[in-house]
Parts: sequence; structure tokens; C-alpha cells
Amino acid sequence: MLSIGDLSKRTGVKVPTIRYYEQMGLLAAAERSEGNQRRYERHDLERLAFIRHARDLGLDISAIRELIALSEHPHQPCGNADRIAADHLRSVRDKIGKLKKLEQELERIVSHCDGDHAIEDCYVIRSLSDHGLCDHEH
Amino acid sequence: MLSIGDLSKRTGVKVPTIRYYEQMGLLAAAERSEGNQRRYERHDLERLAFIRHARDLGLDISAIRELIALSEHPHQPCGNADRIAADHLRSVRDKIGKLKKLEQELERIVSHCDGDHAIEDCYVIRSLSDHGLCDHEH
DNA sequence: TTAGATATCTCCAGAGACTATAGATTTGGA
DNA sequence: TCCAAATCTATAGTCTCTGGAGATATCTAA
Repeated sequence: MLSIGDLSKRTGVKVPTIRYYEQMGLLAAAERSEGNQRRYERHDLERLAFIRHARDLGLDISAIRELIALSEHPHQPCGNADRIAADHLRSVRDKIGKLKKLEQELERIVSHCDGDHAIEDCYVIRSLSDHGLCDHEH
Repeated sequence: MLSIGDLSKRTGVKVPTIRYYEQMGLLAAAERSEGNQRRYERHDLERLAFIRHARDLGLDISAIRELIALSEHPHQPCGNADRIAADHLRSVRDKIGKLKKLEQELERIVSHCDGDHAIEDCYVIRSLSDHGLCDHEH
């Protein structure tokens, strides 16, 4: 039996976050000690590792809730789980695309500025003021 | 003189968001009509466009507040503005790197799954349960 | 001029995913 | 046995908005 602190150390999920996940229904309400403290077992550790992993991958709580619900019906076909992951892949690619545009623009802005002239002539400030200086719309 | 709605249409920033920016001190408190409605001028439009642009680039409110403060002292050297943008560029690159790892991993997960077998054998679910299946740590 | 439609006002609550605090209780080790 | 550390609950705060309620202002058309 693990305390909430043990669980935290083993998974890298902070203690208040574990309680938060319980509240959000991602973790079942834990058994309690005589003194009302949460006590966990191996399967709770696995579940929390699953959640942690999915969060690291950027899935949101509701997607994780769906995946957990799916994983509790192991004999159904897995099309929905596949769809959730594939949707997420699309959104990750989308985000990467957007960030790359930002990267280009910031590069351009920063490279024009040597940090050593007056604000009124600073490309950083001017770029932010005047969208027309951008290479592409965003 | 523009109403808050005009300003919103011209900048693409929603009305409650404009009021929020005022509350956060990014926009000066607007002049008011006789009936207490906000009235804006050209320079407010420019300021809001600046904010919008900076937010689109992913700068947070406090960074924007700093940039605005800097831009109000046009004769100082611009080193700080440069630093803010350069810092941000670093963090954008960092984010891109992380998302690319996710992309790889999600690709791997999704490509192993044809959406057509039982959950208990689904690579999506198994990958999330078992970190050991990952190519790299995260 | 007046009615009615639209826009605006303030204040407050909620979203999402935590994080932190306060004050009380329990637990584990010397 | 005693004390420090961990845990408990409940509540509030973070950040950047977004939406609603109910009251007031403004604009347009008749």
C-alpha cells in the first residue's frame, strides 16, 4: 500500500495534482487508512502512469477520460482510441506549423536588432506596431 | 471616435477581451461618452493592434506590459526589447522541439493501430499504459 | 418624436489544469 | 512517547480570456 506521497514520487505527479485527478474522475476514489489517508495499490500506480503519459503527450483531461472508459471495455473494437490519438496527432502537427511561422518571424525580428540603438528605431518594437513588416499574415 | 465594438471589428479582438486588457493595464482607461460608454481614438487602435500582434506571437501579458513600458521611453537603448523577443524565440524553439518528439511518438502509436481490433490489443492504449514502449524518454 | 433593435455598461462565474494556503489530523521514526 | 513530516479538507488563486444577467445607452426607421 502506497501513500499519496509515495505515488507522487514514483510517477512524478504532484500530490495536489493526484487529488485533482481523483476529483476529476480520472482516478477512482482511493481506499483510506484508519486515519482517513489515501492508500494506493499497484493498479492505481499504473493508472496514474497512464494519465501522466497521456498528459505528457498533450491529451486533455476529457480525452484521457474517454481513453480510460474505452480501456475498461477491452473487448470492443479500438476504433475510437485510434481516432482520439489520430485527432491529437493532427492538432500537434497543426501547432508545430504555427510555431514554425512564429519562429521565422521572431528570428527575423531579433536578427534585425543589435540591442544597441534607441527604442524608437528598434525593429522589435516596430515589428509589433506595424503588422505590414511581417512576411506572412497570421 | 470609435466605440468598443468598432475597435473590436477593426482589430479582431473581442469586446470583453478589450475590457480585460484595460483592466490588466495594457490599454489606458478609455475616454467615455456622456452615457459612460468607451470611446477610442486612432492611437488606441494602434496600441491594441500592437497587443494583438504580440499575443499572436505568443508573448504573455507581462512581457507585453514590459514592451509597452519600453516603447514609452523611445530614447532609451532597446536592449531589453531585444532580450524579451530573443527569450521568446528560445522558448518557441523549445516548444517546437518537444512537439516534434510528440509527433513522432503519436505517429508511431497511430501507425500501429488499424482501428479494427479489440481494445485489449490496441497499441494506442498499450502505449499509454506502458512507457517502456516509447522510443525516447519524456 | 418615438418605438424598437442593437450595443454597451458592470459585475460575476466559469473554463482548464493545476498550485498554494490555512488549520486540523495522522503517521513514522528516534 | 514525542515531534517532525506527511496528509487531510476546503478554499482561493493562477492565466487569459469568455459568457451571461440585468440595466442603460445609442442608433435607425417610421
